[in-house]
Amino acid sequence: MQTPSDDAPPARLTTLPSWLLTQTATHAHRLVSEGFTAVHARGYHYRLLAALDEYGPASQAALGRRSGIHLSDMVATINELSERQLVEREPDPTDRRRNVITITPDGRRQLRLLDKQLTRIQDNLLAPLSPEERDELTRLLARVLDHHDRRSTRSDG
Amino acid sequence: MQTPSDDAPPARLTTLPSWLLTQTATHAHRLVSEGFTAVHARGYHYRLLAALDEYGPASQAALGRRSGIHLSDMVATINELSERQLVEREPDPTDRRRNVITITPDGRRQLRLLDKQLTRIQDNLLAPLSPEERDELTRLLARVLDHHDRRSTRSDG
DNA sequence: GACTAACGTTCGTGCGGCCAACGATAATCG
DNA sequence: CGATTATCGTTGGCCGCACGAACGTTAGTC
Repeated sequence: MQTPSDDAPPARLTTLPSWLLTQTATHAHRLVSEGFTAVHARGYHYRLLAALDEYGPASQAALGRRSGIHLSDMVATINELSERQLVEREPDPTDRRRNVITITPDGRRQLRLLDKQLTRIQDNLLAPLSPEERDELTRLLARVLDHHDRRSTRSDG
Repeated sequence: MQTPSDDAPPARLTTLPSWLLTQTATHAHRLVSEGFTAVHARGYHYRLLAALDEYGPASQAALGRRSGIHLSDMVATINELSERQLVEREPDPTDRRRNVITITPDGRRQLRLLDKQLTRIQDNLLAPLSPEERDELTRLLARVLDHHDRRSTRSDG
């Protein structure tokens, strides 16, 4: 009784950029999630480890700003990572409000592992696109993202 | 005290398609959410109304397939919409397992309203891109999405 | 009539993003 | 100095979206 296109989304949606964006992001998120949970990780873990690896030890607040993780979510994230000795949390001797978070050797290994997973996943995600098209998509997305990041972040004051 | 790039995400992320995708999607989602909550709607409502408008009355299961809304989430969605007389839920006389969901005139008006909001939002979302670039982005996203939709949906059997 | 499948419903899970509040500590200004 | 303001970490909660498990009801099928 149902037509072959019983599962086709309304036409209104299929050309709506915001919808295309959130839908493809959902697929991307699913792929990443699957790849990450296979090694007992999730997005926040990767972001945090990446920020630590790139910028070195930092306070939770600074890490939150850099990785885009809300301060209130940093706590659990660091708990999870420190339980597995992927990061270390120590009080900052120079500022007793702060903790200093440091990535451990195990943390770096995990980060490399996640990097590998991600590389595979990108290829999977962008399978239908040529290398040039992948670059183009990346470039366009980066510009859109940059634009909106500036607006929200440049609360310069 | 903090460098100007204190809030810059790790380099590893800034060229990662899956990350660019989910981040821009987050911005898109935020913009859409704001526009929708202003008229007491959310994404599911739009999707459902759009599916109804395009395909006509249908069962909840069929609507779920078309709009990509999980069957278990359809219940609440239809509850919310029917409370405001935007859709009607009636038992299907020809199949007592089913309900027939119908969009009401008020529902169509709401849908038009949401369409307008969305048009504005797309422009906002893609502000940094030229018309050609917007088309290109749309095209690329549609291809990626189509690819992954096929994989997950064509479990036909 | 037994079995299978579809439908609608309820409940619960997970991730990601976010807000409110609070105590502790630092920095600043009178 | 003391009072005020700001930052930091923490807890607890909420929302949106996607998804799974389970259950009773009803339709088709053998």
